[in-house]
Parts: sequence; structure tokens; C-alpha cells
Amino acid sequence: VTADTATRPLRIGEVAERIGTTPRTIRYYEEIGLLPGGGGREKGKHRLYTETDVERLQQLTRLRDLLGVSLDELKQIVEAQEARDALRRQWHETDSEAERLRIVEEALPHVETQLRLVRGRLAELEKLESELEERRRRLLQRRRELRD
Amino acid sequence: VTADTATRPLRIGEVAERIGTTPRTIRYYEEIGLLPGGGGREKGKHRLYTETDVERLQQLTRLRDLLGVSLDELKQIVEAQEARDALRRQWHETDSEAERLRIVEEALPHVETQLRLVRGRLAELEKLESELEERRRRLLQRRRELRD
DNA sequence: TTGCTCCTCACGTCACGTGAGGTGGC
DNA sequence: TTGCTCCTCACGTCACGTGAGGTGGC
Repeated sequence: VTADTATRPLRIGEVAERIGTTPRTIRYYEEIGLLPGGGGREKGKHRLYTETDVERLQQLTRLRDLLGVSLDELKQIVEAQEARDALRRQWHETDSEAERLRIVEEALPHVETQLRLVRGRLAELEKLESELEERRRRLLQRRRELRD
Repeated sequence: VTADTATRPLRIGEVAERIGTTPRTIRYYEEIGLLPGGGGREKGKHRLYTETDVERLQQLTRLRDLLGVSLDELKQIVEAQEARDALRRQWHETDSEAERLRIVEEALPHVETQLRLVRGRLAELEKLESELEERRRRLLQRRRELRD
């Protein structure tokens, strides 16, 4: 029982604007199979999206931008994510604690891989930022010296 | 009096490997005018690079990767950088304090623009990272609950 | 009914990758 | 002299951008 059934379906332009992309990009992702797309859509008719669709696409574009992965890699990440979701469902369906531990341990590597990617990027950024800070600090110092 | 005259000139493959790129990329940057390139090189002969060349190219590729700018924007950044270098030289050549203050104030906006770009990226990354941390925290929490 | 947004081709573009065929320097 | 790296075209590729010409729904 999500809010999707209650909210108005969105058109591709609205979706694109909300997540900061273009209709062409969304169509392209559908083209290469990154988005499910034309489930029960007649050819030539408008694509319609739910709030859940928007959130999922939002996640995709953020990963693409922040990690700089290719759409092929992104597809693999999506598949890993779906694998984790499947594990989560399994977790809820079992009562065995041994089984649950196995499931959690199977899910952890996926998360850790993502974390490793992000941390690498962050470290590079912090290095650059500190260098720029140093430059600014020196400039402000010079400015102060001029005032005296 | 840099170390360049003392060190052995590098070939394009060595340069590419050291900064983690490819010869093709370096040639392409020369092609579009991002790198000076064929100063006094005869057509068909090998390109040669100094340590200073390597450092400058390193800075370019880092900016490209970390800020995700286009090569056209990168060219503009390079030009801004060169403008700042010129201002620095002017700063050293004058004795007037008023003049020096003007020069410093002219240089600051360039630095601040670069900082703004970097900060934006950093904020996005931190948001993503905290979300991933939260996910990991929840998984570890679950694991602890299983142990009890 | 009028506009606006959507649709499907299909070619263009940016930043290189990838051979093809040939030459340079330790 | 033998290899390895380099050279210059020149076409290929990835992730879309950009019209062209036409249709859908408030």
C-alpha cells in the first residue's frame, strides 16, 4: 500500500525536471535496459511514472554523477541492489537465526564495495580542497600584511 | 633554474603512465589546444616532456576528474590560472601597497569560483556517504541483535 | 480547438579508444 | 639489427543532444 496509487502519474518531462535531467536521458536509459520502461505501453503513447519510479531514477543518476561509473557498471550496481533486496525479503521469510546471519553476511560485501568507491573519491576531493584552502589562507594572510 | 634541465626528458608513454592516463588523451589535449604541444617538434618525431609538463598535466586531469568539468571549461580554468600567475608576477614587480591590494583583490574571485565548485561536489558526496553509513550501521545493528 | 508536451527516427557531438600502416631511438 | 615505443590518419564508441515531422491529452 504505497502512495503511488493515490498520487497522479507523472509524465517524462516532469520526472526529468524533478531529478535534474532530460527526457532524452530517461528514454535512453530505457533504450539500453537500465530502466524497465514500456511495460504495458502502446507504441506512440506517453510514458507514465509513479513516485517510486522517480525515487529509483534519482538514485541512479546520483550514483552516476557521484561515482562517475559507466551505465554498464550502473546496471551491475542495480543488479547488486536487487540481489540485496531479494536477500532482505528472504531474511523476513525465515525464522532461523543461522540462516539470517548467512543472509546478512552475504549482503555486507555489496555495501562495502560501494563504500570503498565513495571513500576513494572523498579522499581525493579532500586533498584538493585542502590545497585550495591553503592557497586562500595565503592570500588572506598577504591581505592582512598589506593592511599593516 | 628548475630541475628540468638536469632531468632526462620523458616520452609520452612514461608521462601517461605516471599520471594515470593514455598517450591518446595527451595527444588529444594537444589537438584541441589544451596543451601547448608541438613547439619545436618536427612532424613525425617523438614528443618530449619535462617534469614541469608532467605536473601541469597532472593538475589538469585531477581537476577534470574531481570537478567533472568539460575540456572547454578546463581550458577556461587554465586561462584563469594563467591570469592569476600573471597577477602574481605583477605583484612582485610593484612596490605600491595600493597596487598590490588591487592585484590581490583581482585574484580572489578566481580562487573563490574554484572553491565554490569543489564545495558543491563535496556536499553532495557527504550526503551520499552519510546515507551509506546509516545503511551499514543498520546492518551491523541487525548482526548484533542476531548474536544476542 | 488551440498549445503544450509528448512520440519516434536519425544524425550530431564530446572525449577519447582502437586499429592500420609506418618510422624513431636505446 | 632487433624490439619496443612512438608517429599520423581515420573510423568506432559511449552517453547522450538536437532537430524533423508527427500525434496525444488537459
